[in-house]
Amino acid sequence: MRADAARNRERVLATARLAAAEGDLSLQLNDIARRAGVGVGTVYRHFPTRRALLEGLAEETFAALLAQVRAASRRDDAWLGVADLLRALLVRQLTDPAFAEVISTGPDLDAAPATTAHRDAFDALARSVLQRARDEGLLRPGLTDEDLRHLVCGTAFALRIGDASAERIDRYLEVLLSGLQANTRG
Amino acid sequence: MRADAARNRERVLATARLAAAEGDLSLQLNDIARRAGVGVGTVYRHFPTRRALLEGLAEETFAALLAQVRAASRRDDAWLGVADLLRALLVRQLTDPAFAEVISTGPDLDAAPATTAHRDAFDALARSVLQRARDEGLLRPGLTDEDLRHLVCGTAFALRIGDASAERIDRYLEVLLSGLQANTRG
DNA sequence: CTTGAATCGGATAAATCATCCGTTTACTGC
DNA sequence: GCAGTAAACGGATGATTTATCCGATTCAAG
Repeated sequence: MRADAARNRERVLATARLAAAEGDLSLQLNDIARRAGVGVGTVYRHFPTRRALLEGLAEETFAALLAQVRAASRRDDAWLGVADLLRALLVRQLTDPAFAEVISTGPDLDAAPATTAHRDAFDALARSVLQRARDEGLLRPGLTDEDLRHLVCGTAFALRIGDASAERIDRYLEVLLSGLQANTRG
Repeated sequence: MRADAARNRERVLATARLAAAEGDLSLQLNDIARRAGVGVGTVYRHFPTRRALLEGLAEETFAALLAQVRAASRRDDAWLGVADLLRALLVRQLTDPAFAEVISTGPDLDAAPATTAHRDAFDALARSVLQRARDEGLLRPGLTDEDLRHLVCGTAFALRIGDASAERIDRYLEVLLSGLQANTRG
């Protein structure tokens, strides 16, 4: 990749990240181009769609999440591993709305290779974490790893409705975790 | 309200409902106008924004939900009342995406009076249903009625990610209900 | 330094949004 | 009925947003 191309790509990403941080998730490509001081064509070349730009923004977060989940998968206590996984996936979404939007939709056919790779890596890790909990009879039967991901995305959505506070995050996480647990009562 | 105005309002709503049923939730007002055979101005007069149109679409569903929740509030078993309330709120969202969008956002300042009224009525009913469960010690402490609404919206969101099937709805509802229940284990 | 392939920029065509106002229509009082 | 009036209509149109295309420019390899 040519040096100027790489530089511009970064510039665009930085500008988009700034816009997102300011609460503007519309990510209008013409607008981003103007703000980044590059031509519209340049933005469209690197990121043909709003979605592509979102994936670019989410990449870092995705990588950081993977590291956390790897750690969670190495915990002694299987259930705490699940709890860590869920919390990490939840908090990352609350911290990075672009990531939330990317992870909350089915795998995209023409997603960036990096996104697909991250997704696959995450799925594999999640599967193993859950399988361990399942083997130990801690997880409510019938739940797939997809269910888990969807439910966490739903919880993130629920939290985004009101105002985010650490207490609310904890509360909703407890509800979710408790609901996922195998019910050992009658 | 003049007769022609009422007629046109209905025409627009019917057309929008049709579009929504076809899966097009973008509700472009110019487009709706063309399809409904009325002028753009007419649409904008009745529904100044996409949001206003959404609220118009959601009205019927909202009313139907209220009836269901009223029934739920009269159940003998307090916990089953909660279960009915949650299921009704969830299924209505899955059935009517416009309603889902309306209920999933904070009360709008310039919402249609009908929407505000429905919202208030729902909130009051939900509060009473929950209070009863709370009084009987069935509900996890610390949960507000807002939390409940948000969590159900989140569950609807989770279900919309994948493909809807009755089994999945039941599964996610069970997870949620179980998580909301007071935890009587250690 | 030359060459040519990759990249750039931004003019502009296409699509979408929302207003405004001259014309038409429904209701009211007679 | 009919006239008068206020309300509603329609759609032309200006403003905004989206996305493409291609002549000009820049990079890097030899």
